[in-house]
Amino acid sequence: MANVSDIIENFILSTMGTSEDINLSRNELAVFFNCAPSQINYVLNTRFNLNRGYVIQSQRGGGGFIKIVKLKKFDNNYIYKIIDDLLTKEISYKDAVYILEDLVQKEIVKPKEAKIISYALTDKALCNPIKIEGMLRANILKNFLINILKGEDNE
Amino acid sequence: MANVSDIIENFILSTMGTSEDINLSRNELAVFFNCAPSQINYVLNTRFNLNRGYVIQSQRGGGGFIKIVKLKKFDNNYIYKIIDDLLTKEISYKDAVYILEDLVQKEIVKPKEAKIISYALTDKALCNPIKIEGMLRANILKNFLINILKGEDNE
DNA sequence: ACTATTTAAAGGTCAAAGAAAGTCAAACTT
DNA sequence: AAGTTTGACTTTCTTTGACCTTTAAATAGT
Repeated sequence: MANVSDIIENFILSTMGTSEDINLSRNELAVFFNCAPSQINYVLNTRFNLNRGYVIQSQRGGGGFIKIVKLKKFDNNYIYKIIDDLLTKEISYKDAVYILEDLVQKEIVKPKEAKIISYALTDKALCNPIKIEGMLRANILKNFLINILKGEDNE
Repeated sequence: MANVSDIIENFILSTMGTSEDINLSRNELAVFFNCAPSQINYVLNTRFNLNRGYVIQSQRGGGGFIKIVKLKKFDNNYIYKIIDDLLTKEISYKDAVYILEDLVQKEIVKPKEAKIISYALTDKALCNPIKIEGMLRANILKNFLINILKGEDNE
């Protein structure tokens, strides 16, 4: 947690608290954290993106602002949307986890379920994309067990 | 026993003490022990691997870190046995499910957890004509969501 | 007053530089 | 021969800065 992006992320999160949105000034944030203004964009793009369940609205010019909106309730098609929009191309582990976390937050998936399925998605579980399906499967299961061993799932 | 790798290993062990994990900086360790950074990886790979009951998590870039997690010991190392005996080669879906069922029966894994992880192991989830890991991952997550949609998991 | 133009104040983009950690194979020890 | 040490090269994530676009406010022209 020594990097500035994480610090800015946490600042925004704690400032938001439980509210659904927040208005920020990019320049003020940059001054406050003594960083380049574009670093604020970096934080927004990597931490407050759709995968994590956020949407950014902003306006330029005098009186400009950046608004972070936390997406909430879902309709019945929400899962289909995720499948169509985010899962027809390849996806990184982190983005996959963000999706799961978002699903948890929307109470579509339980925390433990998300954690369990995330085990199957790690780079470790999926290394060796070389032709052998059975090997992959073994790897996934192995990884699952390792995570069980870590004992972080005890309720 | 005077070699640097052993010294580094002991340093890490004593620094960890009884805690379950520890965060390290590869570069700082390398400077401290006046060795090549990659020697830290060597120590991790040979001393803090799965066989010895550890797992490594890390992140690159600014603010990067290496985290060593000590695995909890389950009774009679049953899980380790499964990993070593059954999961170092490829495995069929059916056999994987048998293992899961066995784990459920021994109350190491809950029924629902087994079901969820089994979704990641189906042929459908793992169909793999190309070698794209990310695509595979997306496929697994997609399959998981489809199964959620099927609503068979309602308790 | 009312429109048209200019200005300055936001925020956006992108690529290069920097800061970690990872990999792998050759060289070295024992 | 097996285990250790080293170093060149790679990958990933973050930070920085130069340049671009948008827009509210200020100004000018009628």
